[in-house]
Parts: sequence; C-alpha cells; structure tokens
Amino acid sequence: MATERYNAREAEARWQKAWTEAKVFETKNDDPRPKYYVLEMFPYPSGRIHIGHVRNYTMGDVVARYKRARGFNVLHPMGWDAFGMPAENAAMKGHVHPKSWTYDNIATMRGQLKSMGLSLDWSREFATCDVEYYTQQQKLFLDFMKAGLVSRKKSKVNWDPVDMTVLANEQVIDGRGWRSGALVEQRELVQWFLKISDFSEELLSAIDTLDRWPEKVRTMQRNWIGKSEGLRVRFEIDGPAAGGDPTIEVFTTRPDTLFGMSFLAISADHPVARALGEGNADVTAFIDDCHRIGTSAAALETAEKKGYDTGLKVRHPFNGKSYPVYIANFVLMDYGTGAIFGCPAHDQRDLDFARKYDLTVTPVVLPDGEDAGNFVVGNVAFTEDGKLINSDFLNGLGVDEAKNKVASILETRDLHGKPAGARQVNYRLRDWGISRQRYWGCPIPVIHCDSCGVVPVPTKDLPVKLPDDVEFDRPGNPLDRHPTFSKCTCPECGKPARRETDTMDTFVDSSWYYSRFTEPRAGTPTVPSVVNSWLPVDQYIGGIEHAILHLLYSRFFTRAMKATGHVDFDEPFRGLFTQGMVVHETYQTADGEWVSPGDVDIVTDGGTRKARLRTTGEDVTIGAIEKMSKSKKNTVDPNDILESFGADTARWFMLSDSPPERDVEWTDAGAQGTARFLQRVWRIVSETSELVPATGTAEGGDKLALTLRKAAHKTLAMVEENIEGLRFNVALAKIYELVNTIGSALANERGTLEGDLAASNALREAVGILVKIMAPMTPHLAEESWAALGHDGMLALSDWPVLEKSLLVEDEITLPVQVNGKKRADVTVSRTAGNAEVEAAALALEPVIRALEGKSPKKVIVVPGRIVNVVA
RNA sequence: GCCCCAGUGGCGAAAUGGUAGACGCGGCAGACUCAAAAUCUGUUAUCUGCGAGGAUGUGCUGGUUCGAGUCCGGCCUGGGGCACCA
Repeated sequence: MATERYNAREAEARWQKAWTEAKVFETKNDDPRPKYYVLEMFPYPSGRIHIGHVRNYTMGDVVARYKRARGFNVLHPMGWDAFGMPAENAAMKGHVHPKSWTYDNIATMRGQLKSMGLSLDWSREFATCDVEYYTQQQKLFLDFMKAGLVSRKKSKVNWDPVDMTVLANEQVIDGRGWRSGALVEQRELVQWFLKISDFSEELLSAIDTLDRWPEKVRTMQRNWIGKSEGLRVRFEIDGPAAGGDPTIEVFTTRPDTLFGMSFLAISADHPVARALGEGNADVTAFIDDCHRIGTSAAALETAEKKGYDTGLKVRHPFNGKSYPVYIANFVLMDYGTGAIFGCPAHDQRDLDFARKYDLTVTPVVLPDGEDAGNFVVGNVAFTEDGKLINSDFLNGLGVDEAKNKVASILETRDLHGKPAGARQVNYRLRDWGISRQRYWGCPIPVIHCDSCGVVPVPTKDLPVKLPDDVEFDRPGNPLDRHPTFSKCTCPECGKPARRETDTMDTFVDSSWYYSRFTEPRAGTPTVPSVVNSWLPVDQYIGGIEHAILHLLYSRFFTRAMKATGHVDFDEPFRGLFTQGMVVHETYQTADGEWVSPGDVDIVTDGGTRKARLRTTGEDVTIGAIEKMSKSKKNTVDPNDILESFGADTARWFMLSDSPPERDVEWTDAGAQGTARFLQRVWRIVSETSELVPATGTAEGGDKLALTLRKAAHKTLAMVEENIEGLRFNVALAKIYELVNTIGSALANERGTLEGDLAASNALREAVGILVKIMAPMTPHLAEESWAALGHDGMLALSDWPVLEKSLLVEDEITLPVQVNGKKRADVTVSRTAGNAEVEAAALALEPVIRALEGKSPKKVIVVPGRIVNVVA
C-alpha cells in the first residue's frame, strides 16, 4: 500500500492557518445557541510554556472542541497573569524593564500556545498588566471602598534589615533574606485589606452548592475558613494589671476543660506582652526571638514551642486558684483573642508545652471504659469525648453538656463591668491583605492627605498608571523613590498630598479575569448583561495548588462584585477540575551535578535501564521521579516536543495513560509510541479512503459489518461518557480498542471489505466516527483525515456523530460465577434470563461442581447482569 | 506542626462494593526484508504444574460483607497547601 506518512509539521501549520482565517474559534456574545464557558487557569508569563501548561490547556481544549461539536456556543479565552515578582527579579538581575520582559515573554508563549492548535478565541486576549485591565481593577477597588469592603490596618511583613526591603515568604530561607543572608525581622506596616471575613459564613455554607467541584477542594476550603463555636473567657489578673486592663480574654473551643487548666499563654504581640516588654529587657528579647521565626504559619508551627514565664498570674473563674501567664511563640495574635488557656491533658500542643516547662497535667475528661482512679495522660493528649472528672460541678457530664454549663454560668457572671464569658462563633479565615511594597502590580488608587486623611482617587482621574522610568539598581520599592509618582494634590482640599505607593497582590488580578473575558474591551469592569449570560464558568481547569487561595479569593471577589453591581451571580465556577502535575526522572552525575534529560541518553542493558551523558558517555544515576523543577534540571521543554513530534502527539500523549487529576511523567518512549499510533490511524484512514471511495449509508449487515458497527458505536458511547467525566485516559483507551478492531479487519478481512457493500459501508462509518471522536484530542490529524475521506468543509465546524443505541444491546451476556467469593467459571445466558435460570445454569457448570466438593450450596446470590456467587 | 490527597505487573494505568491488571509503554518470540528501519502477528502479575489446573496477589495491619483495590479503624511512605511564589 503506497500510503504516504502523515506529515504533522506541514499539516498542523496549514490547519492552524485555516482555522484562524475562518475565525472558527472567535465567539460571538449574541449567538443564540446554549452557552458553554470553558476556562483554564491563565499562565504566568515566565518566558516559555511549561509541560504542565501543555497538559492543562489540552484538557480544556478537548472540552471546548467536544462541546462545540455538540452544538454549544463555546467561550474559550486565554490571557496572562502578568504582574508579579519574577519580572522585578529579572529587572534586578538583567537590567531589563519588567514591562518589556513581560511582554516579550508573552509574545514567545503566545506563539508556543498557538502552535499547539488550541481552539482559543485570541481576539479576547489580555494581560493583567495592560493599562486597560488594571484601570478597571482600580475602579473595582474604589467601588469596594465605597461599599465598605476595604479596610486599613497594621499587619506584619518580613523585613530584611540589610536590603531594607519587604520579603515574600519564599524569599525567607531558614529565617534569613535570600539575597542579603541577614536575619529577617518582623515589621508592622499599615496595609490595605479586603474584608473577605465579612463573607466567612456565606463562603462556607455555599460550598454545599458546589456539587461539580472535587470533594477534596471543598473539604480544604471548609477547613481553611475554619468555623468553630466556642467561648470567650475573661480571666482576672491576680495582682497589678499590665497595660490597664485588669483581665485577659481567651478564646476556647473547650470550655469544658477549664478545670484542667495549668497555664495561660498569650501571643508575643498581645497588648499585655507589649506592656510587659516596656522596660524589661528579658521580655523584649523573648518577643524579638518570636519575631525572628518569620511570618508564615508553617515556620511558626514547626518551630520549637517556647514560652516565657511573665511572673503574672490569673485567677481561675471557678476554683479560685492562680495560674502562670506565659508568652508563647505558638499563640497567634490573628486568631481568636491572641490568648489561650492551656489544658495539657486534652490538647497536644498544650501537653508538649506543659512537659517542657514541667507544668501540672490534670485529666478532666475520662475516656469511656477507663477508670478515673487509674487514668493518666502520658505524652498523648486525649481529645475525644468522654465523661468529666476532677471538675467540681461538671463531674459526670459529657463534653457538650459541660461546655454549655460553663458558658451559661460565665455569660451571666460579671467581671469588672462585663460578662465573664461570651459564646462566640469564630472563623480562622482572616481578612485579605492586598498591599505589596512592589512596583510590578496594580497601583492602589488612593491619596494620603495630611488634612483629609485617606482619599480615593476620583474615577475621572483614573488610571493611576505605573511610571515607566523606574530603576532597579537597589532593593526596595522603586515607586517609593520615584521623583514624581507619589507627588499629587488632594482631590478634596487641593493641598499637596502623597499618592499611595503600595500595589495590589497579584491574586486580585486573577480574582476577576474570568468575568473580564466576556467583554474584554469594555470601558467598565464588566457589562452586566453579557457577564451574567456567560457566567458561571461551566468548566474551570487548573492545578491543585490553587485549591484554596486563588479559588477562595475568586469566590469572595465575585460576591464583592455582586454587592457593587458588576455581576449578578455568587459563584464564579460551576465545575472545577484540578489536574495533577507533570513529573520526570532526575539524573545526577557521580559528583552530584543535576543533568537535564535533554543531555542524557537512555540505554537498556540486559533488561535494566541505564543513563549516559550524551557528550562524554559518562554514566549518570537515574534518580527519583519528581515534580519538574529548575533546580533539579528535570524539565522538558514542550517546544522540543512540539518541534520533533508535532502538537497532536504532544496533546494525545498528555491525555493518555495517567488520569488527569494525577501526576503524569513525560517519557520520550511514550511520546514515540503516540507518534506511531497516530501514523497508524493515518494509514487506516488512507486505506479506507482508497478501499471505499463511494459514500454509502451504514445499516443492518451481519458478521463483519455488524462487528464494525457495534465497535464504533460502543466506542462512541464510551468516549462521550468519559470526555464528559473528564476521564481522558479512559476515553483514549477505548479509542485504541476501536483502532485495533478496525486495523485487524483491514488486515484480515480484505476480501469481505472489498466484496460486501454492507461491510465496506460499515468500515467507512467506523472510520468516520473514529476521526470525529479523535478530533478534540488530535484536531489537525482529524481535519486532514476528514478531508482524505472525501468530505468538504472543516471538521471543526461539523457535528458530533449520532449514537445508535440499538447497537449497544447484546442478546447474550456472560457472567462470572464465584464459589465463596472466588471466581471459578463463566456462564453465558440470554439477556432476558431470570435469576432462577441463571442459578441453575451456574450450578450445572463443571468447575462449580468441582469447587463445591460435593457440598450443597447454602445460598446463591445472583446480581442481574453482574455476577453469581455460590455460598457453600 | 496543621489541613487535604495518593499508593495496583518491569513502567503509566483500568475496574457503579461484583471476573483485579482493560488500554498503552517496555520486553520476549515470530512474519516481512540481503539487512536494517518501518509495519504486522503472538506473548508478557508472581509462584507451581508437561498440561488441564492450582495457589498467591492492589503500601502495612485489623475489621464490616455472600463478596473489598473500592467501605471503616490504626499505621507507613510520597505529594499538594499553610494567607507576600503564582
């Protein structure tokens, strides 16, 4: 058969051009068909697309192309999450302006994405660093201010005392600044916040409505919001008050354990701690020590638990005893009241602390089945339910009863003019600090006036544009030292004033871009009628690493935009899918240098794989399969893949094998296998077009014709089901099976196919279905094949095949037969056979009789259409 | 440290509580070829057996069930997130 090989490079460029020229993927807002909005998380323009992008955008594209074929008006846009630190780092390192660095990167990456053949509406593209985009974002900010959703308060930052600059958490390594190596300090700055905590309850309860989100993401968000019901308890200071207030208030979810108290601990930032620190060098030293741990929760909680005994005592509300007050490095000022009471027997952290400082451990909750006389707590706290002991009037109660009793008493008792206790619902979720002391972000549009205070920039004066003439020759915020940026006049009184130099967290940019795509050039943030018709996003696809922050901020932002009239819906993402990462083997030379896969040859020597350095032939060690990272050099550049194999191979391979939510490993051998498979499909298409030139209708037929038709329609049904469920790897496996069926028919039944019209029409139908169901994954090959089969017009514009359900029904079914849960035989029965009939047939089988060893069955379980289990 | 997730052949994996290993990669054997590549066919969990077959097997461990990779309890290992990386 003189079939030419499929030339991916040539065909892909040709079809990409044809799609662009015909504007096939440009979406109209007034199209009457039902809408479908599919969106992948937009990329940060780091310079080159990453293999993870290839995977993410291929998945979205499969959905987009599939839904388009099924008759939807599909919106599938792309843009750039273009503000952020790397541009400034590049500016400091390479003397290139963040703006040109970013836009150059975008140009490169746009080209790479285009070569993937994604069905994107490029006419809607924007970058968040476009002045047009951040102007609208500034308008939103001003509207949020008006609506009372913005606040200013003091909050902590990591401060590098040598570079004199604020550091991001990732720039703090082992407590030191990444460039200077100086010990990082905490500083308090007055910063801008969005009041996400106003929506804590709403964001929590609405999680129940997100039924097309992964359960694990919903759980993570629930835990993050962290609703807890507890009691604020005020303890009287035993002796002179520090700082005026004669009491210290704690928040606890376990008021039932009050009688097990052995200390009270306050945060290093608690007003009492600060008051004690004044004029006391020891206290100050301890507080400074706490501040050096950093600001990240992970650092705080993995640090060794330390406390400082202040010498202060508090009086217990019930037993009248005094307990020591510690300043402790694990108590957070941001959560609750910044103070806790410690009950070591029933809280692990308190127990660790008590053991370290030799404090008493009194169990007050007795596990069921334990004896109060012998029960002791060792090094594991008991945190579950039980009966109260050693607790005076609470003895014998359950945990919940005891909590209620304590709350009822304390909320009616007076302590220095206020109730001694108050029930409170508390959330872990904190307000969203959006201030960044950096250049490459959206300027916060406010002005500071000595007379008028904080004044919003009037809308007519927007945008507050980032100046281009900035220098990165030293660390710190270039906006601060810019000669004119901060100089302005107060819009209210006209006196000289200062412009805010903080810019916004880049999470703000990504919290509403999905709405902007619906009308990306509008002079308002959104056009409500348009955005309300498109949103919510039907299918959002992105990395699991965004499970909490980005997705929660977006959910909040949508509500804030609703409150200010920009949108009229609550939840931005109806369906969410979180994909796994792309991983790769690592390679290391004998002296520990990491080696890139591109510099390594893999050889198989007697069944074992070995790796050699291509240049020198030196053996290198094959290491663990890990997340691709620059430091381990185990990255694969998608460009190489696209150039050597073509987009369809890259796309197909990214979808095959691994389930999309799991990590996937890129292997060269796998890519080659995919390329071979695509050539095989091309041969099948070519042979079919030569063999069956006429267009006939497939119907009826027997033997081969029926086999082919059944295989094609069964595959069609499975592919529909598995694309809808985003199980791409399974959909692909079913396509392989169809190709195997068609391939073996072409190889072994040539005579029938040439002589029997029913068979040849069935072949043609099967190949046509094959091409169409592959089109979402390998669109270029599918277009080329469609044309080769003699069709006019683009496949991208044609409909999905119509499923003939009658072909899915089988007359006979084969059921496995188990004896005591072990499979012993198969039984083939009519589809309509009743349970008694199936049972009789199963018991008559020779292997079943043998397995029963003469015993009579006690019970026979027949699950219709599934299985027979004989219990002996 | 806290929250969440994953673990199945040599490898990637499949499996509404119902035949564990579909499909692919790799390997092995064969066909075609002067030869190679490409292609095609067969085979491929482990142990045992000439074979029919039998036994074992889904990270470890205990449980629920007629039946558990799947559900529940306790562990182990790896990964993601932890509020200024995006």
